[in-house]
Amino acid sequence: MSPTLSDIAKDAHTSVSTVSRVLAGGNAARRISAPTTQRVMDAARRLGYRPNLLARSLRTRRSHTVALMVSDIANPWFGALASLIEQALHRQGYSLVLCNSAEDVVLENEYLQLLPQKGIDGLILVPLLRSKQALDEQLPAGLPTVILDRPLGGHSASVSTDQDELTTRLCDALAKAGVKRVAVVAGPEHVSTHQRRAEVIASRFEVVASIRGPARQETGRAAIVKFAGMSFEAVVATNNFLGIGVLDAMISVDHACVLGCFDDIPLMHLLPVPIVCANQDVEKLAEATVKMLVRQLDGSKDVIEPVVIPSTIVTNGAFSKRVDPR
Amino acid sequence: MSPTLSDIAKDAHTSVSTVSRVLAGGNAARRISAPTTQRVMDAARRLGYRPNLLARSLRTRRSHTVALMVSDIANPWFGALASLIEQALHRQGYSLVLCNSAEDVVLENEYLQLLPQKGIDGLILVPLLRSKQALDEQLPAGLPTVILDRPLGGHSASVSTDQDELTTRLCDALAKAGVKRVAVVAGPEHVSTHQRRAEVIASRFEVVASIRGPARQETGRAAIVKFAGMSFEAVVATNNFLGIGVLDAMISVDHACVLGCFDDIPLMHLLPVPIVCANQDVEKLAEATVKMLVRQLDGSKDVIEPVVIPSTIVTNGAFSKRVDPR
DNA sequence: TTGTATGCGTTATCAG
DNA sequence: CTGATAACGCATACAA
Repeated sequence: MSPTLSDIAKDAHTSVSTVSRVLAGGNAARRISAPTTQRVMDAARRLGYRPNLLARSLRTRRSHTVALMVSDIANPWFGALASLIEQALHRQGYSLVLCNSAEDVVLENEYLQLLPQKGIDGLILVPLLRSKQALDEQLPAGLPTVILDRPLGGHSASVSTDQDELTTRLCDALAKAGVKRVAVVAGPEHVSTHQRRAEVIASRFEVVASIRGPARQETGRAAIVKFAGMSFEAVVATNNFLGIGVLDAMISVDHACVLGCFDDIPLMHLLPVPIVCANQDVEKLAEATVKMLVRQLDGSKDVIEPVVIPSTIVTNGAFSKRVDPR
Repeated sequence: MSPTLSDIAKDAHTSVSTVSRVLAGGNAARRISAPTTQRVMDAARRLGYRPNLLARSLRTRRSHTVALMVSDIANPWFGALASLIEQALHRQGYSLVLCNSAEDVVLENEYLQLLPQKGIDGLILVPLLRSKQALDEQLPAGLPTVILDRPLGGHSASVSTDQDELTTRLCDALAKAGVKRVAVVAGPEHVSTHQRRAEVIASRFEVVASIRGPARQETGRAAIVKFAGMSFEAVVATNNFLGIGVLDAMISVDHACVLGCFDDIPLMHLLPVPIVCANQDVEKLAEATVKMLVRQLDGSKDVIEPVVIPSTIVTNGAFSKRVDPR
């Protein structure tokens, strides 16, 4: 059994309140005499005291903990994002608990209920659900929350990339490579980013084939099977996992076909397939998110404006050669 | 303010304990009359009651929460592992909080202290620290703990791959490809897996160059710069991130040089570089880990034996051609 | 079948 | 400067 304030009080021949004050440090601690302070500190160290944070949070209603729920932690992009957010929060004195909705709406709901009950001070959410109402239903009113990557209409505390601009720039690059007809590999339509990207693409090119499925590699691989024999200049995938799946299955496929993709394909420049990738800026997203959350945690009441982070277009050697064969 | 048992009691004209019993469900709930049960349920629903899990855990000393601390969540391999573990735990009725030590010993220590204070029932740890003593110093005695991936001498609750066998098989494959001299890119020596892998490699080949650094892509890239102009048949990296870094910098380098690596290089078979990869079995690791932890959580007192998971060797087309040029 | 009383480990209020 | 004492929200032994 871990020692408590009361154990220390007994050992140091004083009261629980005094012990609490000493260990709290700060103003309260300064009003305690040097000898008692000494005895308390000694006892605490000797007994190996560790405060019970459950009890403390129950009393103070603060946990100095924020939760980050991502839609798929197996996706390296979210891994990188989580890592950056964790570091930024740590600098601000908060610790992070990470949750994974695993692209599962039921699980997301479950955690959305559970997390506040466990006493978090704030929440960063990459949501699956699509409306502010659905969110408000699950979350206690007043919980500082930042929506990341997939803004929800009406919720102003959000940090994201402009999907239209992002996708438009991707399309521009594809057009420059002579692409007219595309095959689209899209993630679930209830995810706004996938949906919007697919829409913009459809508005720019002739979509001769398409598939929808979970944002996992399998879907990308299935796409290539389904598209076999059809004719198009590019495959466009609405995220990196889908794109990797496409590439993974592409081994026996026309290598002159371009891949359009989002969010970082590893080792892209070594691949023989022409690739153009529209990358969101993970560092900036993480930084802005934490900044926005901490401001709320610090009790600022000024209105919060959505933050939009600029993006980058990256291509590999095979793509450049395709655009300008020299 | 979220409603409490007392609010419901008032609303349903009964006592807090009765409400508690009704809401608890199970045996206690069955001994309450139908009408009161009804009134309580109604009130609870109407007020939107959500139990305060902090208070409950404080009282019951159980949180139904386990923590997983990985050494680097930005590494997709750990992302996959985390995702699988989360799913398995969820099936068992536990929720997961994920922590990231980010290859930082100080941060690891901090979290190791913090987590138990927050009331977790169990811990799964991919440790940075190297000894059972160091671990026992941080953790309260009796906390169910499973060490994952990097066994600690003396701690029997561990799940891992046999690093010697894993590395030996990698070396066998390299030898078959005619490799004699290698350059080694190794992660920190205080991480047992990196260290052991490097040792085994050194015992099998002539190491003509080597570099050590954090297990990040930068280190792999730096290696290629450092090794420029030297002569060897293979570069061996002690994990996937290092390997990816090596590949990333390899663009202008001799493509006949083989890469030996661990834990999954994405899109390996599309790459023009000959690659052999020794893969640990993530699914089995996750499954065995959760099984071992849950057994402890259920209070089983029988002795725990370390679990060792078999591994797989994977090569790409470029490698096969190198072994047997036809 | 139900209510009362107590305690989980802290912090905060109020005396002294 | 310090010590009782009362919460925080919940679960449970003990009565009734």
